[in-house]
Amino acid sequence: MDAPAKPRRTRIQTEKRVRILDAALDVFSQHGFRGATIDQIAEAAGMSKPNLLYYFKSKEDIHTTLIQRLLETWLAPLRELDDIGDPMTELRGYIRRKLEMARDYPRESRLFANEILQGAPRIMPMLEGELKTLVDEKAEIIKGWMRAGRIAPTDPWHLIFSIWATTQHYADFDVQVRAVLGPRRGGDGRFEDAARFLENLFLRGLAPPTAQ
Amino acid sequence: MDAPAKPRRTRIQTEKRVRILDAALDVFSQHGFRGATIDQIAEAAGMSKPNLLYYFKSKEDIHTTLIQRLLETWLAPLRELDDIGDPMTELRGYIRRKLEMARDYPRESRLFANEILQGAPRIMPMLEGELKTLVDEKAEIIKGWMRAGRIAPTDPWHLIFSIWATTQHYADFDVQVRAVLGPRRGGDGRFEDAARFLENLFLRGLAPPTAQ
Amino acid sequence: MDAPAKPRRTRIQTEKRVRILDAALDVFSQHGFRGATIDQIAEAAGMSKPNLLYYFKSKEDIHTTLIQRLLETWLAPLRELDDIGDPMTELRGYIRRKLEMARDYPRESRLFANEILQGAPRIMPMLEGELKTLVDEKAEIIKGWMRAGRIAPTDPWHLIFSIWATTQHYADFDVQVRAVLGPRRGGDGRFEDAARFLENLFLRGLAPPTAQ
Amino acid sequence: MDAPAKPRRTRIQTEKRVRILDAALDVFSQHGFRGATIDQIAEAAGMSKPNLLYYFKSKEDIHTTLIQRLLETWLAPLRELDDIGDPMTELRGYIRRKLEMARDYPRESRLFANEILQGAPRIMPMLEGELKTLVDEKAEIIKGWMRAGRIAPTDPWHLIFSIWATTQHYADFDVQVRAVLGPRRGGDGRFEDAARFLENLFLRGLAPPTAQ
DNA sequence: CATGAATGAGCATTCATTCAT
DNA sequence: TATGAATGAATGCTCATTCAT
Repeated sequence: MDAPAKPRRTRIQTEKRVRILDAALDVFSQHGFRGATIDQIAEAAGMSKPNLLYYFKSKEDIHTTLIQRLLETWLAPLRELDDIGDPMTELRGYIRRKLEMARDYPRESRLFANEILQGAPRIMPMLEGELKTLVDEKAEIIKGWMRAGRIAPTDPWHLIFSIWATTQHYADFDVQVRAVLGPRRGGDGRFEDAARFLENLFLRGLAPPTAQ
Repeated sequence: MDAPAKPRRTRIQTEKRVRILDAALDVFSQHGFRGATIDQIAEAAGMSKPNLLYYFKSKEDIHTTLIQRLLETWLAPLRELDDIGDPMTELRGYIRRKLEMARDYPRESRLFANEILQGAPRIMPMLEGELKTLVDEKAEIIKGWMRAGRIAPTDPWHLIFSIWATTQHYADFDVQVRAVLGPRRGGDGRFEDAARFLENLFLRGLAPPTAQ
Repeated sequence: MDAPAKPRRTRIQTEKRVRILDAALDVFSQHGFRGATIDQIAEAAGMSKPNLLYYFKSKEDIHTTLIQRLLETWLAPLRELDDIGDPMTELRGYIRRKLEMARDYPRESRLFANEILQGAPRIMPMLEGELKTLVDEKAEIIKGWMRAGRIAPTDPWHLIFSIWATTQHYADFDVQVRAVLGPRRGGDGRFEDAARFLENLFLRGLAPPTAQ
Repeated sequence: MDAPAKPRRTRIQTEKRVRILDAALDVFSQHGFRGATIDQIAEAAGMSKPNLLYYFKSKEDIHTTLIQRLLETWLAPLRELDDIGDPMTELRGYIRRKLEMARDYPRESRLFANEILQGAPRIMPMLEGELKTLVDEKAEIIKGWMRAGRIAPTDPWHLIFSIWATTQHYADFDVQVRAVLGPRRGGDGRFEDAARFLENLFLRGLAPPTAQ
């Protein structure tokens, strides 16, 4: 299996490609693939449309590149989840890292959400391959913790889903979150509030501390 | 307050409108507003494009109608959350109802997610108005429970977000969920697994049951 | 040459046809043939589109009927121009009648103007036939007056054009006339002002009354 | 008062825009705004529809540009009417210039007529503003001549209307004029005949030269 | 590399007309 | 007669992509 020849690129080429990808991330994450136009991306990247298409041969190409780069970043936090150390600390760390990503890379999160919502036409293989493998692996680790009685026994796959869901929610549904919280609560502090809440939730749940 | 004159409709009109809305729900929830074409919707509804436009005067009109209908259904589960009865039972009931909606109305969930992802251009007023009011109201109820020590003290708004996020995830990210779970775990049983997991999570969290 | 069999019509049919023609006159005279829609006409006539098309088999048909009816009225004033009586009285009468038509039937005037502007695609034969014959005939009468020294010698055809132009202007260019005259001068009195002016113009022209 | 930034244009752009405007003048003046199609214009300009829309962003845009250019030319003859010199010479000059415009720019005249006939939706402000001001100003000059006894006293506004009407008639109603005059009289000489007639009319009217 | 110009395919919407009842 | 329903053929406009320089 020979990988496609990695194209040599000058520094200028690389810089321009980065500018385009950044602009495209803006546009795709806000309007979806079909809703985005090359004109918008070119405009946002400060170059002409044909020039943009000199660096990426099609709209599809930009999108694919974007998603591929995203995926590496996307899985990093989970990869770091480790068997070494205290389980609750590990999980808390994972939740925190995911929430920081929602805060710092909301466009990436929305791009990903868009892709999945539309049936993941472009990344299905990766979901069934790389992602599943990674999750299965980490689920085993978690299962180990459960068997050892170090965390409560429950379904590790759904645990991972719930971490994804609760953290990405702050990126993907950001407008709703801010609308509901209102101007006061919905300011920059919302991520800290969320962090505190999620730590509580995943640690103790809602049952009242039993008397005694 | 005079509502807009309710248009009289023949039986055929009502039936066809229903067929169109159903088809449009398919298409919009999968491709988003911009990605959907009237041709696709007409095709899915089994009629010609101009005929479809005889029933709805524009693509926008279909979408608006769809979203408006959705919103009523969408808020129903939260409205049912009640001060009467045991707090944990109430919350469990709410989570269950939301999860059932994710299972039974995934298209509606995705339509909603699409709208929010794109910045909620068409429903922002509703988010800041009706939805915020409703959530604030329910948050007060939950706060009451916390003050009374009937559930653990935490942020009620973020609690509601976490319920939304974890349940809707099974509709919006369905392809990913099934890809990761694989054919065996990802079958119809996944919703029951999720229900069991979420009940545990929200009740007790992950901390191991303290020895005696 | 057998004329097309004249269709027998009930009174109701006739009334409806009249209603339609009246509505169509409104719409065609304002928007032109292409700019007018059957929907607008049906709406203005207070009936459904298919019902309207029961009485006239096409948009073209309505328009043709309208123009044909118009033509009879249109030529009537000129037909009345007569060899009997004083020439200046005759011409003054003709100008007055034409100006009254511009005042009382502006829609008809505009319909006609629209048709001519677009190259008279539907009435060219009538222009080259009936109209030319009539004008030639009246021009002979006027020429007679000139030969007899009863009015100044000039070109009778262009004389007729100038009467058409100056009078129809008050219907066809009405918005411009009113805009330029302003609210005060542009009120209902504008037709009397026009009548007085035209009488002067055609009688005496602008040369100052010679001293003596 | 900052004018909208004047767009820099390449030579090709300028040339093509001119070609388009010329084609559009043909089409709009014959069919009116609604009756004209972009396809017709593109065809007449010898280019594809999207290419045409590369130069003008909409049908409306072409029409607006056309009308704006027209207006300057349109008012020029009246602006030249001057207080200096002999009144009758001035007026004769104005009539001649207007008639030359009808002969040399009939499409412009028809475009204008079309616009007015449809209620001047796009140039009403100009009619009530610039045009009214100009006409009022010239009417004052004419009034001065009347007060000085240099031309017969009459209504100067309606005088201007009658000049417009009689001269533009030879452009707007050209097909009718030619149909009525027939092939012989309706040839190129018709404008000279018209000029001679109008000079007579505006100078002396129709009353026979009084004996003695 | 960069960009002005060009285009085929597509898309939302309109409209005259026909069909069925 | 009357009308709700249906449609083929436009029509204005957009957009990804290509061409030429």
